[in-house]
Amino acid sequence: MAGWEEIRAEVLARIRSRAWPLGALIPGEAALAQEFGVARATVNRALSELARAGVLERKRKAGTRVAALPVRKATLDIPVIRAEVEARGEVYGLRLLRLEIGRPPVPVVARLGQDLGEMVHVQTLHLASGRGFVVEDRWLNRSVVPDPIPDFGAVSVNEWLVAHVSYASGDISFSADAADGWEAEALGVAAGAAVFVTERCTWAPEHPITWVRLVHAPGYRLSTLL
Amino acid sequence: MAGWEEIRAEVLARIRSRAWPLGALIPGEAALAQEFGVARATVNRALSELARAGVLERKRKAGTRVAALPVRKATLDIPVIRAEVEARGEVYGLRLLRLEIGRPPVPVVARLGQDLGEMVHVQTLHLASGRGFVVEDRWLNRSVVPDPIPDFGAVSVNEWLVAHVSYASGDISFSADAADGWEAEALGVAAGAAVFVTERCTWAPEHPITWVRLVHAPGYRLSTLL
DNA sequence: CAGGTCATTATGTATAGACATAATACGCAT
DNA sequence: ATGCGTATTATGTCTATACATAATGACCTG
Repeated sequence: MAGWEEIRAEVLARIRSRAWPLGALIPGEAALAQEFGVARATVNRALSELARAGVLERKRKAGTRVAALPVRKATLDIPVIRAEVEARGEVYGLRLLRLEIGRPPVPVVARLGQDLGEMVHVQTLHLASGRGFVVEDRWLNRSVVPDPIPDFGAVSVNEWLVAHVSYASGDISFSADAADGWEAEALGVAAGAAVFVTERCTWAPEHPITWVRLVHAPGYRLSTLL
Repeated sequence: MAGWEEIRAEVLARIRSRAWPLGALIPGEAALAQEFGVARATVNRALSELARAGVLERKRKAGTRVAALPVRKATLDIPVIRAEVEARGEVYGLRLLRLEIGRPPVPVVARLGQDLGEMVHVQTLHLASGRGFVVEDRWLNRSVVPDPIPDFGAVSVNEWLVAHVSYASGDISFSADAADGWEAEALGVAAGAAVFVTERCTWAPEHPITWVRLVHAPGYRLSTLL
């Protein structure tokens, strides 16, 4: 018994076998280190990983206990759309549907957290082998877009942002919605069809950068291993 | 400059400011350790975290480079439904709609990866303050269910499984779908309404345990910070 | 030139020891 | 008994050192 992965496996086995029941306090790092014949740092690494995965709960002084209600944590990969299309062996295409300057609707302002006045509004359609794959509806902070607006029909806004704008943080959410008129038309599906929607909001340290709503074609699945 | 979180912040700042451009090779751990005046292990910790987040790509001998196409990794919490309802300050309720033994339909067998013959089929409705919150459609391996079948109207199958069955792995996927007849009825929405669907499959080391489809009431959002 | 072998190198992991930090629990004083 | 300060304790992190491992590239051989 040596590596932290082996320690992790052993600890997990004890939890699964109920040797250490749900909610129970497990031995301290020092005790486990001695039992397994490794350094405390190795045990720490193993237990920390399990805590990150939601299997254990750790608190200083209080000790380590098996999570009572195991909130599983799953990590999702959020790829660039072009990479996603190409990974399916299809040809990526991009079409710019609309580019204008105007005031975003109230819900968008609310999500951004502040009213920036006029913003750049871009609607694009991402294609997989010619078929509609994702409809993108985006509002951009004017101050991050240079004056001759880049050709968003050639490079997607997202890829342009990744390459030219530094940013700090954001949030993302997934939901199901009925495709509204222009979205349905762009994707070539019936209006009202159930579509998978990704909404993302990103901020630079001080000001918002962009809000985007991605409407995926029916049949889209987001999946991962647990 | 001392802690690994400070190192991580500094590295991130250099990436965001393009001091280290996308795809570029960054200095080795030893060099950074010297520059920051910390031990190599501390730099390693910081860079490993960034690699886990998808910002860096690391390979032995090849060195560490800034991810060219930043595949963002988002971690989602998959809570137990009861905890989710209670976290909203609502009262959790559970209703058993159906419990029978039979053969699962072909798509379910396909997802499980093997035909187990007859399985236990359970359909339940999770309520938030009396209103339909999630409809659950589940197939269980008979060998994990004891002979007097537990009262799945009192404890949800998921919570029963967590407490009584050890398991090893699984996968999860999210999609949008139109609510079909009984699902819509149970949730009290129109048939065909767009609903958010979670599908989960779990295996013990050797045999499948369960497949479940959770249909969430309209308006459900899954969200996380990036 | 093709192919395989081996040295080099950057990251990955382990170790012992030390100190930091947070949270509990104990004990004292009111 | 109640409240507050403090000692204790388990986890969190850092250091310095060592060895493991994977991948590269150079070298050597047929």
